Amino acid sequence: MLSNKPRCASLPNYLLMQSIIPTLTELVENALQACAQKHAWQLEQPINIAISPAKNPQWGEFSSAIALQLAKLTAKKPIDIANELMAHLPASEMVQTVNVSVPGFLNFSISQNWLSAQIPQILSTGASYWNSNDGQGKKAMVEFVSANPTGPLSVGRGRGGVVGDTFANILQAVGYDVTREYYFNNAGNQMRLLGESLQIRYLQVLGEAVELGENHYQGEYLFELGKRLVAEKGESLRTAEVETFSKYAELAMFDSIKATLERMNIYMDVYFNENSLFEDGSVWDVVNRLTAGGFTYEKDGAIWFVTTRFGVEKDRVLVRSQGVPTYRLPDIAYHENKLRRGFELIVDVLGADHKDEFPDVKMGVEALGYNADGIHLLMNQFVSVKGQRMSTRAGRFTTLDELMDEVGADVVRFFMLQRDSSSHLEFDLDLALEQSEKNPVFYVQYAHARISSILRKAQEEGYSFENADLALLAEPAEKALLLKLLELSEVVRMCAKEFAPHHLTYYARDLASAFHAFYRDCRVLDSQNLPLSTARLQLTAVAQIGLARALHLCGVSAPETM
RNA sequence: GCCUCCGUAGCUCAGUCGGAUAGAGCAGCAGCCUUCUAAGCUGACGGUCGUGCGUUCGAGCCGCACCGGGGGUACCA
Repeated sequence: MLSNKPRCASLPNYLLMQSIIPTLTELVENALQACAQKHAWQLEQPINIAISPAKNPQWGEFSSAIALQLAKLTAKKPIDIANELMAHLPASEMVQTVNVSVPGFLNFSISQNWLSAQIPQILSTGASYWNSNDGQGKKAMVEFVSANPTGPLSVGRGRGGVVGDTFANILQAVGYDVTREYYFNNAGNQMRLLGESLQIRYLQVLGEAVELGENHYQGEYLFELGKRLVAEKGESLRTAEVETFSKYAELAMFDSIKATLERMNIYMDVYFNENSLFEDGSVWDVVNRLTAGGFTYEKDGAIWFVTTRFGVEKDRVLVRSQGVPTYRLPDIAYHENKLRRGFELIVDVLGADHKDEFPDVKMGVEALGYNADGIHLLMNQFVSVKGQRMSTRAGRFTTLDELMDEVGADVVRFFMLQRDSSSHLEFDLDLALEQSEKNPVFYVQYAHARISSILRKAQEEGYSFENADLALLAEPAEKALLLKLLELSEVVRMCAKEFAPHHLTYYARDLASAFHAFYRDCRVLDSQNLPLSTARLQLTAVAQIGLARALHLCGVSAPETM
C-alpha cells in the first residue's frame, strides 16, 4: 500500500425514512396473509410482491399485479383476488385511495398530506434523507481503475474509473463502509518494456538511429517524456541501465494517472502494490496451501491449478515452468488479502478484456477455504469514440485527459454513466460538446441552476421560508415532483442491488424534467399570494437538495448559476 | 469450435420479479418568451423489441435453435 489519501467524510445515515414502495409492499403482504388464512390459500413459497409505478395516472401512482400472480395458485379469478386483497388492506396514512382495475391490478394513490409531510423531513435531514442502511455498516471494497503505470489513462479506463467511483458512492449511501482501492504492478515484463521504450525514445531525442520494437509502447507520450529527460539530465543517461528508465517512466506515469483521476473527482483510499504480495511471501504461501489441499499438480515443469474441479473445461497454469507465476496467482493472493482485511462485499470493476480472470480468482479463494459469495464483478464493456477503439499498446487512443480537455469532467462522468456497464458505450463527442439543451448533463444542471436562481431571488426579495402551509401544494405538477423526489432512495438501492449505477443518470434527468414541469405550471414567487409562495419555496428547496444529491452521487457538480 | 456480453424508433440507448397502450434523448416536423434562467416547455411523427420455435392466462424480459457484432478462449496482464 503506497499511500492513503484522505477523502471527504461519507454522509451519516441514521434516519431510515419511510419509503413508499417498501411500505406498500408491507401493506399488501399483510392483506395477503390475512386472505391466505381466511380462505386457506396454499402459498407454499413466499410470494414476491411487486409494486411498480403506475403507467397511467388513472390508475393512481403505484400498482401491483399480485392478484394476477396468485390466480393460478388459488384457482380464482384475478379480479376477485384483487378485491379480496383490497378489503383486507390495513389502513395507512400514506395511502389516499385504493382501487382495482381489470384484469386484476391493485392500484394505490398516495395521500397528498403524507407527501407534503415529507418536505420538512427532507429539509431537516438534508441529502442523507435518501440513504438507507441495507449495508449495515459492513466493510465494502471497490477496486477499480487498477491500470499499471505504463501510460496515460485511456477513455476506456475512464469508464471503469467513473463507474467504480460512482458505485462506491452508492454503496456509501446504502450504508456500507467503503474503501476505494487501486491495484497495480510495477515489476515484470510490462515495466521492462516501458523502460526500453523510454530508453529508445530518449536516445532518439539525442539523435541516435534506434527504433521501437513491435512490443514496445508506441505512444507519443514517451517521446515527450524522452525530451523531458534530455532537458533534465542531458546526455548523462546515454549508457544507463534500462531500470533507470523504467523507474523514471513509472513515477512519471503514476503522477499523470493520479492527476487525471483527481481531475475526474476520483480519490483512492489505497494504492495496493502487487509486489507486496511477493515480498511478504503470500504468493508462495497460496501455492503451498493449494497444493496441500490437492488443488495443484505439476506438468511440463509448470504448476497447474485444477480448475476443472470447479466445472471449468481446462486447468490453468499458476506458475510457469521458468518458475515465474502467471497473473492468476497474485490475483488469488490479493483477493485472499482483501478477505483477510475483513471486507464482506468486494467489487472488482474490470474491463471486458479482463473478465475471464474473475472466475479463476473466485475458484482460487474457494479452494483456500473461503466463501467467495461476497466477491462480485462489475464488468464494463469497451468505449469507443467515433468508431475508434482504444488500445494503449498501439498508441492509437484518445486519452482521458484529452477528452476532459474537450468536454470537461462533468460531461465525461455523466456520459460514462448513461449506459448499463455491460453495454458498449459509444461516446458521442458532438453531443458532449454541445453546450445546450441537447446535452443531458446541461439539462440536469440547468434545472439545478434554475432552482438556485429562484431561491436566491426569494432571499433577495425577502420571501419567507418559514411556517409553510404545505396543504396548499395541490397541483398535479407539485405532486409529481414530490413523488419523483421520494423515489431517489429506491433508485439508489436498486443501483446497489443490481450493480448498475447507470440508473442514477436516468433518474437525474427525470427529476429535472419533473422540476421543469413544475416551473412551467406553478409560479413560485408571487407577492399576491405569500402563503402559496412559502409552500412552493419549501418544495423548491427540497428539489434542489434532491437534484444535487443525484448529481453528487454521480460525481457531477451541481452549479448555482449557468 | 467453446464461453460470455450485446441486438428495442433514422442515430445513441433505458426498460425494476413475466403484467395494463414498449419509453427517453438526439435528428427531422409544428408551436410557445412584457411574468422566478427559452441551456426551458407543448404537440405530432417515428416500432415485425435480430429471426424462428417453445413455456405461460400473459414474453422485450424465461428456454432451445439460428443470424449479426464486441470480448475472451495463453506457461500476456
